[in-house]
Amino acid sequence: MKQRGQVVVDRILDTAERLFYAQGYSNTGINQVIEEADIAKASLYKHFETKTDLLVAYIQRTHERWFNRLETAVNEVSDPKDKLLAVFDYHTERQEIRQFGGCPFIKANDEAGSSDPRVLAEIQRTKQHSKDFIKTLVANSGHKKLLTDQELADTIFLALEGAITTASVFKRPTEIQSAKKIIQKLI
Amino acid sequence: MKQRGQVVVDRILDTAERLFYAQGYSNTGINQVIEEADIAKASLYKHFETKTDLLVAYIQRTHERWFNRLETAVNEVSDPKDKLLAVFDYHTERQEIRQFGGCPFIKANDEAGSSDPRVLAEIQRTKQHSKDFIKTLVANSGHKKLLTDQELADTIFLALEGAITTASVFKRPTEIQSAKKIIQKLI
DNA sequence: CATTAAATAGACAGATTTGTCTATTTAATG
DNA sequence: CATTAAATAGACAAATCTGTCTATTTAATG
Repeated sequence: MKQRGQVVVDRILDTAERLFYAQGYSNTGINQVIEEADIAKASLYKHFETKTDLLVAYIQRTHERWFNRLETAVNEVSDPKDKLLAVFDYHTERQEIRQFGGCPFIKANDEAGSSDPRVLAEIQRTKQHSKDFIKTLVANSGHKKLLTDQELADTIFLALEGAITTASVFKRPTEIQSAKKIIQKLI
Repeated sequence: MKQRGQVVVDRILDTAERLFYAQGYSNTGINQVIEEADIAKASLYKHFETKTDLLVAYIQRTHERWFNRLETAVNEVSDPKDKLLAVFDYHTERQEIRQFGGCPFIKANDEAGSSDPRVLAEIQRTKQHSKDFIKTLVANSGHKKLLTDQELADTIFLALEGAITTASVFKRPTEIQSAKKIIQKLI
């Protein structure tokens, strides 16, 4: 009965991750989650007190997995400038796989960021982590100092955020690759 | 009874605009709209066939008003490079007023962009309009051609999108002003 | 004044929402 | 084998959701 030997909590989170991202948090009911996860309702509420708790857990888990994949992708590149460019390629690939649904954390912020302080705090953590990661890559990049380290890191982070968002509006990878080419000229 | 002599449809749209932005589209019920607009339910459904139609009208109206204000703000500046910078100041002000709720069209996209093709098409129009506007400003700016016109326009658009989004996560104007300073160095 | 159109209040349908609770069965562990 | 913990199915509550409909009143116009 259990899929791939997964325990209940993993099946809940897998299903929540898929549905929250594809349909949105508000548009996904608990009943759909338990049905598609093939678990009992009481099991869900034993692991998560409220739907909001499930949302927080979803954000944490998605963030961890997202960051691990990103780190792996960047580590496969040796040149420190190319590491920066690899960030854009990684996000292009991911957005193509996820059919340009945009950033899951921005989506969560737009849907439920103002409804619960724990949700907002968790989303802020994800974005701070992303900013810090980019800043480290910039510091080690040996870029041509057309901009300061901080300015370049800000430019990359903001252009990436804007590109993912815009790609999600037009359902195309164009803007993420445009951003990559621009950063290439600036480093 | 009518507020400021407004006709019913305007009261509906005013209320929808306020509630959809502050609470989100999915979190705002028709019943709350009619109650706070102080109109009858039958009146709403005479003007808008479905809630989705109201969403589409909300996007159109918000876009028109947003663009008119932006155009006015930019026209008050004479120097062509300063016009570009004025775009960032305008958005800083607006986000402060709206308590860093982010871009209403990105919010709508994240909540309902995939649910109805008319909604997505309307959101795409708003972003295309914004891109075109920035590109015209860039073409007339006499910038120093560190980047091509297209690249600079893309940079400004993407950094602005990313900045508004990030400002909405951290509830602060910092990133919008950082973006402004970076663009200042690039033009 | 008479006619027409627009807006009103509010009941109602039918579906869906989150969350609780009971009673039963399965699985793991000493 | 006995005990304990975990998961199950599903009824249920109470609220809310969108949308429809009836019946009445208000407002505008010829």
